[in-house]
Amino acid sequence: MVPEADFCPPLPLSYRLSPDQHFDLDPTLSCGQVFRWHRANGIWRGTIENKPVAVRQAGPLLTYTGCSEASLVRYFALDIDLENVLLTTGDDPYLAAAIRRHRGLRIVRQDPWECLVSYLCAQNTSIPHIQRMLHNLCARTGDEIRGPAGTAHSFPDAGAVASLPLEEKKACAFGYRAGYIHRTAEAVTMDPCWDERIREMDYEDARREIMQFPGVGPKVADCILLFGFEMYESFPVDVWVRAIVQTCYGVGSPAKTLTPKEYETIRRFGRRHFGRYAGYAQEYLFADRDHLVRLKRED
DNA sequence: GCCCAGGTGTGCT
DNA sequence: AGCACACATGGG
Repeated sequence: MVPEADFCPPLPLSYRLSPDQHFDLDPTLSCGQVFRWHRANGIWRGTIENKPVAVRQAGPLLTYTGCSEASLVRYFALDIDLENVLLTTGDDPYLAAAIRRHRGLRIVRQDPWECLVSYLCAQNTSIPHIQRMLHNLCARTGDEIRGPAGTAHSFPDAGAVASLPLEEKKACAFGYRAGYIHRTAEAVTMDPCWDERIREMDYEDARREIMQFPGVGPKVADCILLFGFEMYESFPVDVWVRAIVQTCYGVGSPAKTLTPKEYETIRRFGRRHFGRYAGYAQEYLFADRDHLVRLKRED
């Protein structure tokens, strides 16, 4: 994707994590919360605030290029006291194991529009497919952006997505989601300050509001509020989280399709059981899904 | 070929 | 209100 960058340019800027500032790039960028970062030769490449960025981690030392320190700290939420956040989620053996295996995972601060489109893509498919769709969209429609970290594609704004011909959308492999993406892009073009309005609302109101976009149901809404709006009480329920909650906590039925009523049951359980940072707990459980569903098979 | 994936919208009881 | 089903695409 960024071929001329493969020769490993030096990363001149550095940021040293303090001893109690737990952070690990690998689980953070590979856990499936964000879809446009890639690692090669130990260097993660992606974009922050519409600029190409490269980051590498060696223990407490982050070296990077392409953005300011303030942008780095903000994007990776290094200002959040992760230790205290995780303390509020209670002492739960399954969550504790997940935290141990994915130590340093932080929920990054995504751009709301990119997050909205990303999770429209994310319904009923796999993470590799989501990555492919978003790469295709940006390669076709995004601007080429350059900087010290090399070149990349920007994420296209709503107007650019709305005006992308249906033929080109099909070529992005959106499948049936193309219509949702098109109509949502049109709605956002008409209402460019949607994100500022959402930011003013409490979680439940924001959720109702954001579900007005076509293709945004409970799960997609919860992901957008968690990853794009820092609403950490949000507890998205996908097939994995549903299975984990069913197996580990005995909440919900093992029925085939996840009904709205059961979604509500599991979402409420998440908030009640894990507290105001339930979304953080959810993300660790999701990251640890391979291990946690193995428990189920061994029953 | 089959089943499933960070689900949602629609239509039928 | 609740349930079943279609929906594009790709990986196992």
